[in-house]
Amino acid sequence: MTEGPDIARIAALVADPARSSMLLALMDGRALTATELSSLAGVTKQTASSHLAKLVDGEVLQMEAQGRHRYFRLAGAHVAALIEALMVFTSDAAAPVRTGPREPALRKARVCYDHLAGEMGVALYDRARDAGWLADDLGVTDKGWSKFSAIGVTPDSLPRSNRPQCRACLDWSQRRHHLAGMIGKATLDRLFALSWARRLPASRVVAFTPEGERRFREWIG
Amino acid sequence: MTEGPDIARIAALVADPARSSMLLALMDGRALTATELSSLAGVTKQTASSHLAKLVDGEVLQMEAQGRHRYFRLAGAHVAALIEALMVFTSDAAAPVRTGPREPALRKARVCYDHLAGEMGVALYDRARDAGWLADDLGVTDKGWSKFSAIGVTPDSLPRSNRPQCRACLDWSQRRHHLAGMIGKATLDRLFALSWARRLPASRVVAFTPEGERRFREWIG
DNA sequence: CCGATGGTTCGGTTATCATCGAACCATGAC
DNA sequence: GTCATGGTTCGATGATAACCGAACCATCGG
Repeated sequence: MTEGPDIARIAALVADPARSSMLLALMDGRALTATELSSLAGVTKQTASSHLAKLVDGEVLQMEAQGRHRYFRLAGAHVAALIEALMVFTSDAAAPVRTGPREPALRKARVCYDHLAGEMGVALYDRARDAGWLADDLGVTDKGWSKFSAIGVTPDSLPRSNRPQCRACLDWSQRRHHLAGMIGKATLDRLFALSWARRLPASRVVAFTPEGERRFREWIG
Repeated sequence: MTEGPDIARIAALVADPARSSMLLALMDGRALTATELSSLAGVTKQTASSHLAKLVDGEVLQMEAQGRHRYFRLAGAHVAALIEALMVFTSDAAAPVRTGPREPALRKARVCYDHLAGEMGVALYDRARDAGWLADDLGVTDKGWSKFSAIGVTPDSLPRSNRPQCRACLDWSQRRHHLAGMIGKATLDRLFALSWARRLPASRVVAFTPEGERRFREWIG
């Protein structure tokens, strides 16, 4: 009866329906206030407060106080990865029966925490590996930097952080990997800045403009 | 209050200490009997039976009856991925404080579900991507097949299944990817068959012989 | 047929925890 | 100062579920 890592503790934090709703709502990387989260989860402020305290205590969420508001966001990309790992199950159960695109727009391009997921995200990741933008250890190569610079993602523009420069994140709808880490975030930021795409309100959908999609595909080659 | 995917249901299955112990015990990919699991989890047979029924019902475990024994194994590689995603948390909490190699042998080479993980597993994956054994979509190339054939992993030797031929699995200790999927399993099987390595009893450690490690490194180039 | 062993089913007990009402604290607007 | 709003604390309630004892079913070995 070897006492392994305390998997159960973290799992229990996600196991409550109210808490899991909150986590899903935060998957787009925004920071929401306690009351917003309470109404999203369908519970009162008191209950939400209790839940949020547990999530922060368990280091699943980060809290930032601004004035009389408290903003909550996911504690990091590893939390987003965990949630997506859980979502794989629900898509599994449904896939053999109805592979139908329940949310076509969501499958095509969506925000995963702070980077691009869905078909477009997977295409970017595949291309980056294929064309040698990334090394084996997922470090960005010289060739990669020249490519990323073309849309305004330069080494200098990345904030100093101990967060991995580049990570691969398993995609829920595609069952493949997409580009995560700081490079993933910076790239998505640039897509918005360049107006190639915009985020639909109250949704994780990333909507490309026709022109934007054309130039994106042209960019990745 | 959008009803998202039922994350909480799966998380709840992992959230119980007894059940999480069982899942951790099954991470090496073996199939264990109900009583073995009950003693590992520190509960009686009755409670274990109840837990196992829930896990099978939730499609987290698969059950196979052999005579009067019931063998349980993880339902797939996505379950292993989920568990590793949870382990990232516990290692996270500890890493900044003591990066020390708590279990050096475990970090070097271990079994993850049914394939090779740890430094050696990551080295294999990196080399496979680097040297073009795998295509962008992680399909095995002609070049790859000739390499894998050299240690006895041929297309014919792989069982027909809808399981992905090759997958990348995020490594808990290395925070990098290692080779998973059917190719990953077949490769590990061959390492044992060739006596390049053996599995330490009652542990997930994969112990290479000196000769075995030499030939493994020579093989991957 | 008879024990022995592996697993399950059933009932009852216990403990944990999500939930909300109500009261309370803190910030900001006026 | 007063009032409104965002959040937390406290206590009580209720539901869920883990747990075990005991009885039961199924398979294997003789």
